[in-house]
Amino acid sequence: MKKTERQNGIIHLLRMRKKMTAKELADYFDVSERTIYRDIDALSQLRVPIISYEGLGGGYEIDSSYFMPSIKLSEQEILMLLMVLKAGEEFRIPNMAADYNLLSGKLLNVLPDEERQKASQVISHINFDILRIIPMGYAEDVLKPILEAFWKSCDLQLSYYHPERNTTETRRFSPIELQFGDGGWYINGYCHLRKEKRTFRLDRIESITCVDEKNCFINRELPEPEHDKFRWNTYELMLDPALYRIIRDDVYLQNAMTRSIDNKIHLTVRTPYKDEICKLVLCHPEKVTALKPEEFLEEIKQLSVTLSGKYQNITPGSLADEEIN
DNA sequence: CAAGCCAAGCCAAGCACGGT
DNA sequence: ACCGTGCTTGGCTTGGCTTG
Repeated sequence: MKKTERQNGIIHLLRMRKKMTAKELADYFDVSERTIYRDIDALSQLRVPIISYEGLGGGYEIDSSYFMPSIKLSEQEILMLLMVLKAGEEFRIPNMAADYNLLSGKLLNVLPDEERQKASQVISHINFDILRIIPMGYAEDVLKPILEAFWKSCDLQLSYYHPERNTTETRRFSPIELQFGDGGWYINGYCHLRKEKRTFRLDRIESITCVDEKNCFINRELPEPEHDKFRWNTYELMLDPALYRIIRDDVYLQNAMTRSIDNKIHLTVRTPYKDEICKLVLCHPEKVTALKPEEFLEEIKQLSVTLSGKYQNITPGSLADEEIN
């Protein structure tokens, strides 16, 4: 038996049997007591909480709260974990690309050479397509202060780039939720500058630090701002049944209520994805009719007028020529 | 005070490994 | 095959602590 195996065995035995003397351990592992003393010494140096009792009735005990991870993974489990890691990699958690590679490497190293190659091959055949935006890149260690803020319940000070104004603003921010959506990472919370709930894209944060003060503002029940892109709204649509069968699993139609009226599907859905509903209405005018809410109908009408006005007198190629000139 | 136990130092043997 | 080196282990010893 190897030294490391014996030392692990000592930990397991002490966890199972409460107290054992050096002689009992020596007999169990068929080594001398001197070797057991050396093992105990080595484990203590590794901060394993072994308690020794001298004198009659003495022996060794291990702190009952000590936890030793002893996971043996099967091939199938390793493949599952590699798949989960690959999916996780697609989420592009900021600053963690190196950790994915390291973790995948560690998992693959559990397998013998031949199986390691096979596992790599299997994983190369699996693909996830979940990115809808490509983040510009994240500031170094952008995630660390956010997690620290959740941990300490403190605020954040961040410099945020506004692409529409091409400016950078500094704000104080009480984070509520870190969120992955639309292929990118967002942080939701209370903006002390605007005094309302705001959402910031992590890849637009240029610098971020923790404001190390206790009792910062944390309120999960903040009202949504009026202009929020992801404001929840209830939409009513009339749909062609064939189209509905294709799109009914889309995320923005989750929890939709439907009923059949005159060979059409009447759909009521509450969702924050206004853009998706808008796209659906504009892309399938012959198969989708928006019914409610009124302000949404107005937006659709206005969009239609703008579009038809813009493209009325345009022939193929003329718009490109116009833009070049 | 004796018995039982842990702690630690010293020395030697055995073994694996790399270099010649 | 031989040798040197480093690591592991066992045996012996001394000392300290606790308990009955």
